[in-house]
Amino acid sequence: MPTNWLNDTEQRAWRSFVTTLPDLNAAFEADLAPHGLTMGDYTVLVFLSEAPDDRLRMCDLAAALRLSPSGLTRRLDGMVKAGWVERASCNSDRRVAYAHLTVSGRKKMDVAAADHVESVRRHFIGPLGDKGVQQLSTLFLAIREHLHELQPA
Amino acid sequence: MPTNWLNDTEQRAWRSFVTTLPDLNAAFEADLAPHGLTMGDYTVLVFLSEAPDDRLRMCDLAAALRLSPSGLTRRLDGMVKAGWVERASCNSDRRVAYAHLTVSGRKKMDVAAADHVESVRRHFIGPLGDKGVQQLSTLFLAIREHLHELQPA
DNA sequence: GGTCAATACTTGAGGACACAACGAATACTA
DNA sequence: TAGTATTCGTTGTGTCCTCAAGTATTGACC
Repeated sequence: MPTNWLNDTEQRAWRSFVTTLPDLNAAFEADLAPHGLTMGDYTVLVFLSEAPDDRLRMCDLAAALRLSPSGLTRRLDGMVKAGWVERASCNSDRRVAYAHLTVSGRKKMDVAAADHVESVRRHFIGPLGDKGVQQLSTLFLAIREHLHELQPA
Repeated sequence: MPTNWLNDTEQRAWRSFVTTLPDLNAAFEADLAPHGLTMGDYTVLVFLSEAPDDRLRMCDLAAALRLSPSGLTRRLDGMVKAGWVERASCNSDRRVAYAHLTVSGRKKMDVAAADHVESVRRHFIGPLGDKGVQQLSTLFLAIREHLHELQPA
């Protein structure tokens, strides 16, 4: 047993964290599934809808999604086939391809977003309470800041 | 825009949560990779090492890991090949197969655990601080309790 | 301007997972 | 105790992801 093992309090925090995450994630997936969307697809729609002109370069989108370039290529294949996204070429740099949100994709997201927000409120915001929401925000910003110090990518 | 959309504080909490998780997870995977282990493999070792007689029924282990039966079968295939786990049959019920931690697997885990605990301390416990650890523990227990109310599985 | 490196995306190959279907063993019930 | 339902684990199939390699375009340097 190393000298710097987690103490009881730390152990409890860590375990509650790692054991809750998979179930929480499953709950969000389940609530989105009736729309024919995964969290991955939904996140693509969100990023595109918030981007200028409803479009992003593939490489920027891949980075935002923490997805490899090839992974994004294939995820977009499916979303293009579904009609939610279209590929567009760039005039100033013919290497880049834009992922562009279609009208159909926008509608899909709007409908799904209503349910998703309700889902987030039910599984996440609600149990935390107002004070908890504030605390959790602070805590995760601290974790993220630490991560980005090491890896300024 | 639905009437019950997230307000700024809620939005900030939710975003800090979902954007931090993938990077945090990647950090743990990266710290474990030099040992030739994924978080998935490591978690198997932890569960087995804490179980009576260093073994668990496949179905119980699969449930604990939130893994499908077939998913566990194939993950164990790799770990058996690596020599960390062995399959054992059950005398009282010949349907069940036990996953049993080998001596080699125990050693593997002990070595990796030292690094992993350090990793958890660095990326998670450290940035949270003592008060944050306490808070986060409470918050995630609340989330988990809510999830288990709906789905008492 | 020509060469060489860097960037953007796609394709091929392989790994990890889920679902469905299966065979084997056990439990329930009449 | 015979018949049926349930449980346990594995295997077949398909999906989604990664890494490595390939093509195309651009930028950097001489």
